[in-house]
Amino acid sequence: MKMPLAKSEKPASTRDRILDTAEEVFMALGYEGASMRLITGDAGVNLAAVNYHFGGKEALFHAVLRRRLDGLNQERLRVLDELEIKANGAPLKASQIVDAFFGTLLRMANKHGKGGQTFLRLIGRTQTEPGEFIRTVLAEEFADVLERYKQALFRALPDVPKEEIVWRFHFMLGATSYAIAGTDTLRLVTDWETGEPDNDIEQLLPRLMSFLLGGLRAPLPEPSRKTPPQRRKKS
Amino acid sequence: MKMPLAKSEKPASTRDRILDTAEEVFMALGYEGASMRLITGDAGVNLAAVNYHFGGKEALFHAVLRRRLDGLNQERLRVLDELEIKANGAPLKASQIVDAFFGTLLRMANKHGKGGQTFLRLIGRTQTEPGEFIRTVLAEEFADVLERYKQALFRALPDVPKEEIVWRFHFMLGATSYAIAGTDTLRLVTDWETGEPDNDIEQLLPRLMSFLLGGLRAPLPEPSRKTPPQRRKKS
DNA sequence: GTCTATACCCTGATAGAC
DNA sequence: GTCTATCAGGGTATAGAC
Repeated sequence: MKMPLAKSEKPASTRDRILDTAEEVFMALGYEGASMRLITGDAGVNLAAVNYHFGGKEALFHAVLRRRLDGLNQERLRVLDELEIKANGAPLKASQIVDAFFGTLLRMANKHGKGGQTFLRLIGRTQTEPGEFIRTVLAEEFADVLERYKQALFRALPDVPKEEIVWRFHFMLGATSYAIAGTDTLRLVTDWETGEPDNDIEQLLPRLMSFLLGGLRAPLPEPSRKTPPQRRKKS
Repeated sequence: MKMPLAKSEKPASTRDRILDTAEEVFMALGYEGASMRLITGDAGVNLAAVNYHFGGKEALFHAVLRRRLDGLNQERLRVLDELEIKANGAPLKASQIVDAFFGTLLRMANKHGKGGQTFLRLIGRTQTEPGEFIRTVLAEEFADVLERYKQALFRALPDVPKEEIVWRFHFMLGATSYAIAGTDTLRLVTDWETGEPDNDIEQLLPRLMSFLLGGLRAPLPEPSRKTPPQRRKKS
């Protein structure tokens, strides 16, 4: 018979202990900054256990991410459902959709305090770094949500070609993930000495929103002629 | 007396041989995919040479990046100069500035063929992965160029607060670097079966441009009230 | 100064005993 | 399921040859 005591202690199953500790350590040190010996040491389990339960370091990282993203995506679907029910069959406004997708992300991250912020950096990182296998996994993880939101955007913006919306969705993901990952990198582009240290989600969200919406509803690009006749610049 | 034969052979100085080979290997395998033993082996130099000449793997990576970015940034400054001379004191159009900055990046990458494309992925990666020291270096590298372009944007968009322009510049960097890094990741957001494999810069550039300009010129966000009264959802 | 050989310590992974 | 022992591979530091 299993004992409860689930609250503040963590004598959970080995697998869960690894998962919890890994999340903390990954957040603090990044992917390759976090060694398996450190994780297993902190978790109080054997080094080989993580390989047994997850199959490797990458798989462990994926498991950590998955657990978090599941919650995020469920929330995103829930919010979208709610909006569509309220709209009663009418198309949503693009601003509602964008806020439901990206706003939910930022707000959820903000809830968990500093942990959420660093978690977002992990997500942002996912796009470029790990062995490009994790992107595939994340793609599956996101597939349903993306499809729902794409359809909602199609209805919200009937004048914008679907193909263009897909591209712009991609750009929005980029702007957001970059803004998230570099909450400190922002110093790169700013040099004001006012130094407000609280550039929080509170600051970021409304600015990001108007930018994303502006891009999403921008005038269409010219048809883009293929292989324009290019002249050699040299000589 | 040094022999010429500079053309197709590479008996250059040890330092240059390392640099050239490192660039190739980094492009092909990514940062941690490329081992120092592989690089030095390919270059035909001793393992310790890279440590002697550069100080470590990260420093080598930085040197590789720097060499490329120097060219890029010089070109960006040149194009901006040219535009401002032509404008003869009048403010530039935002579209000109954005194209001079981001268009130059994409076009330069496209020139070098596949090498340029993979090189861009390295740049994109820089934002998130390496020990967050490289961002500082890149910030210095970019500081002059960013300042020039910021000033140009301030003049081009007198109605948008400078602070807002800085934020939006940041968002534009994000959208671009993401779009670049994930020329293949794009599959994440698309599922059309048409499968045109030539989603080249030719395809990307005009779409990205209109998105960026739309975001840059978007209506301003509401003043953003601080700490809005939040009600507990769970009753 | 430049280059080489080598040793050091850490990483992720695995085989096999319990 | 869990542990110990061990492995190949990584980046780095140094002593010493030119």
